[in-house]
Amino acid sequence: MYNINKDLANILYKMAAIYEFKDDTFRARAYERAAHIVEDLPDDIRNYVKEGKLLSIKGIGPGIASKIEEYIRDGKISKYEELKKEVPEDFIELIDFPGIGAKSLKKIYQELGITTKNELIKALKDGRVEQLKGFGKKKVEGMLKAIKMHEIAQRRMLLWHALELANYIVEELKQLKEIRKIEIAGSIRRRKITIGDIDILVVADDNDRHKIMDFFVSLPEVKEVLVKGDKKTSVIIKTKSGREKQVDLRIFREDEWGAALQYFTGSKEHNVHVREIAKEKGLKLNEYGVFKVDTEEKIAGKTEEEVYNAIGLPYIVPELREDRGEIESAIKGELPDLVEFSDIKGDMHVHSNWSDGVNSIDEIIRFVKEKYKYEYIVITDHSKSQRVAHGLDENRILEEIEEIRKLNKLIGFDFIKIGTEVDILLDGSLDFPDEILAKLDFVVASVHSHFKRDNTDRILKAMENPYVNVIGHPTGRLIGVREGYPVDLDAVIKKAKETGTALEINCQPLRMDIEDTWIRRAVEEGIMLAISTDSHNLGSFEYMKQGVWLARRGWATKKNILNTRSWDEVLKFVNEKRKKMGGIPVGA
DNA sequence: GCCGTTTTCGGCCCGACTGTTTTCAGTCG
Repeated sequence: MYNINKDLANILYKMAAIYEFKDDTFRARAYERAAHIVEDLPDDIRNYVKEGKLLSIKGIGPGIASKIEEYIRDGKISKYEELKKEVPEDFIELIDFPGIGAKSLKKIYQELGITTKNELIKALKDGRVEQLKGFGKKKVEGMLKAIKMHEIAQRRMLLWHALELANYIVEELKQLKEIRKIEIAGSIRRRKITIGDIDILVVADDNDRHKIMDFFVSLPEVKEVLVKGDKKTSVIIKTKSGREKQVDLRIFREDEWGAALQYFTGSKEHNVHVREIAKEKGLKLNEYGVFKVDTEEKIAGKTEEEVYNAIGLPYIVPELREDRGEIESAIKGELPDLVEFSDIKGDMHVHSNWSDGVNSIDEIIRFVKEKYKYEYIVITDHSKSQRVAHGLDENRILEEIEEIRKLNKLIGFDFIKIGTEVDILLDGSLDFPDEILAKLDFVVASVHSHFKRDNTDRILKAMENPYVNVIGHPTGRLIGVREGYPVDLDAVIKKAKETGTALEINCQPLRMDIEDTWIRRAVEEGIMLAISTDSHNLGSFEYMKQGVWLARRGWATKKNILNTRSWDEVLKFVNEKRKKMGGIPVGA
C-alpha cells in the first residue's frame, strides 16, 4: 500500500538526524517524535490537514505542521532541502547507524573534510581518524564494526522467529541455578510484529553476576561480544539458519525486578511519557524503582503493578505500551479488556490437501481436537482460479462438502464447517457462483492477483456479495518481501460496517495482515474481525497466538473478534448479512 | 521544535558501558 505517511515520516527522521549532527539536540528530538507520530497514524496524514486537525496531535506544533502542509502541497520540504546542503549526504544515513554518533561524525567531517561513507571507511582504516583528539584504536575499530553491523540491525526478524530464538537462549540460561527469575523483555514482550534485538532480564545475587555473564558469552551461538559488564552484556548471536541478532542480557536484584521489566519492555515513547508523569508527581522512575525526588526514598520496584500504581496508574499490558493513548486511557480508567487466546473458539481459514494444504481433513480434525479446545474449524480451500494452489472447481467443492459431512458424522457433531477461500476476480466478482457459495457455512474472499493496481474497487464489490463473510489478508503484504497492494482501508472498513462483513487478522508470520493501527480503527468503528491462521499444515495452527497478540496491540476485546463466538452466534452473523444483502440463509 | 492545573520561557528521562581520559564525553536503549 502506497503510504504518504511513511514517506513523510522518513523525511522527518532525516531532519532529526541532521539536527543531531548540528548539535541541536532538542530540536532533533522534536522531529524524531513527530516522525514517529506520523508513522503511527492509522489515517492518511492528508485527511488531518484537510480537517484542520494537524495541530490537535500532541507532538506536532506550528513549526512541523507547516512543513507537513508544505510536503503535501509541494511534495517537498524546503527546509529539508536547505538542511541537506549542510550535511554530507552519506552522513545523514550514517548518523542513524548504531555505534556511530553525530558528534564523532561531525568531528571527522570538520577536521578531515570527509564527506562520503567510502572515504570514511578509508580514513578509519589508514589511521587518520585515530590521530584525532578523543579518538583511539578501539573507537575506530568500533566505528568500522558499526558500519559492518548496520546491515544486521536493519534486517529485523519476524516476531515468531525472534521468539523461538529468545526462548532457546532462555532455556540455555535456565541451566544456571543462580538465575532465580528470567524473562524476555523489549519489543518481543510487546509483541511487535518485527524485532530489532532481543532483551533478556534475570534476577540473581550480586556475587553470581560474573558467572552468569561468563556463561552467556560462552554459548556456542555467540559470534561476537559487543559489551560485557556485570549488569549488562550484549552479544551477537548467529543462529543455525545463519541469521544474526543482537541479544542483551541484564541482571537485577529481586526488589528491582518490576522496575527493570517495566523499563526494558518499553517502548521508549511509553517510558518517556510515564517518567514525565512520575516527575510531575515529584517522583523519579528508573530501572531500579520508583523514588521520591526529595528524599531519595524508594517507594516501588518489586513488581510492574507496584511501579505503575506508585505513579498513580493502573497496570498497562505490554502490548499497549506504545504511547498511542494508553496512558491517557489508563488515567481515565478506560483501558480495554483485551481479547485472550483462551477466548478463541475456532479457526476460520484453514487449507487441506484438497487444495494446497499438506494434511487431509481427517488429520486436521484429529490434530486440532487433541491440541486445542476449539468448537469448530472452517475448511476454506482455494477456488479454481488458484491453479498453482490446486483450487477447487464447482464439482470438486461439492465432493469436498460430501467428504466433510461424512467425517463430521464419524465424530458425531459438525466440528468441521464448510467454507472456501474464494478468489476475488479482477472485476470484483467471485470465483464461485452464488449457487455454490449459498451451500457453504462460511466464506473468506481474498485478492490473489494484480498486486500493483489499486484494489479497493474489487474488495468493495466482493463485500457486497451476500455470502462473503470475511475479507482475507486485506492488504496482501508480505513483510520484507512484498508491499501490500494499494487499497483504501478506510473505505473497506466503512463498507464492512455497511454490509456486515468482517476483516481478517491473518496470523501467518509473513502476513500479520491487517496491522495493529488498522485493527484499532476497525475496533473503533465497531466492525467484526476474524483472527485466522490460514494454516496449510498442522504446525501453523499455533500462529493463532500471535494473531491474538496482534489483535491486542490493536486494542481488540473479545466482542470485536468473530471467532470468540460460539458457532450458533457466528451463524447469526452470517445469516444477518445474507438476509440484509438478499441471500439464502445457511441450510435453507 | 514542543509543551504547560506551579511555566508562553525554560525546561526537555535516565543510567550503563566504553574509550580516552585523569574526571568525562559519547553512545545506546
